[in-house]
Amino acid sequence: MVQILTLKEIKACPKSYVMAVNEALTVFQGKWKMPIIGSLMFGKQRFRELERSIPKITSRMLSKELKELELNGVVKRTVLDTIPVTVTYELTESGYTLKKVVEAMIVWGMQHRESNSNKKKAV
Amino acid sequence: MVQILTLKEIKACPKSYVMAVNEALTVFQGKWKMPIIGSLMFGKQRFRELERSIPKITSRMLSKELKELELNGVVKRTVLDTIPVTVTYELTESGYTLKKVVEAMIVWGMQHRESNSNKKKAV
DNA sequence: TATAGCAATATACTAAAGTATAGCGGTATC
DNA sequence: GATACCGCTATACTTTAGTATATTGCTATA
Repeated sequence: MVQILTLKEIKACPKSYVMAVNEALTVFQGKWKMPIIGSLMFGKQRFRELERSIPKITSRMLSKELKELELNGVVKRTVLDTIPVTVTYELTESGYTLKKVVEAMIVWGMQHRESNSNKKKAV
Repeated sequence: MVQILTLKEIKACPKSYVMAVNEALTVFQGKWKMPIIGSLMFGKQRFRELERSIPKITSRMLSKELKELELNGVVKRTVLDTIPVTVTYELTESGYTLKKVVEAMIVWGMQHRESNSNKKKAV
């Protein structure tokens, strides 16, 4: 099946960009990832502290999401050799730099809300 | 139930920021939103064009997601009075400014991949 | 000895998201 | 008259995500 490239296909963006965006989306995906990342932006926390700081999250979800975030390289888990064991979670460097993305979201979100309310007034 | 505020709770970020981030997340949420937005970044397109430019999407999903994007104010749908009718989809101004967020994602994603591969080398 | 905190895990379930497939009403083409 | 394109919608189904609830092994405190 021979296919002639259309202008649109030629304009297609590089694969590396697509992969990069997907990587970022993966990190935010799901109901609880952003609240967890947001909470960790304020600093290292223990499991129970996180659980208390994120309203309505269950320990199952917290544990599951933290594992995924660790796998994705944005959260670091540390087991301290105390009695009983203490476990802390903190953002990796990569995790902290997500702040730039979040900031872009905040800027966009606020502009967006504003332009939407203006439109409603105009109608 | 009286509760004493912890340092962490005092540090909590403003509600408007949280809402703004959620607004942005809503727009990207789901498997197909980003591919659709990305495709529309190259310009106005018709339903069938979009369908062809996004591999594996079904018309049901495309239609569903376009409706949501329209509701969220990032896509504008125009019905042209031709025979048969032509329907075009394009990004609103708000939709175009999502580019900034996507760019931040690209920057983060590429850095992240790099730092991860470096870690692997170091180990 | 009973109770509570810590850091989870196990099991069972519901809800939401996504897929597969068929079809509609219109027009244009073979 | 059959087929194909356009812009969808309908129905049924599977997969994934999230919830609810109970339990574990350990220690410290009442």
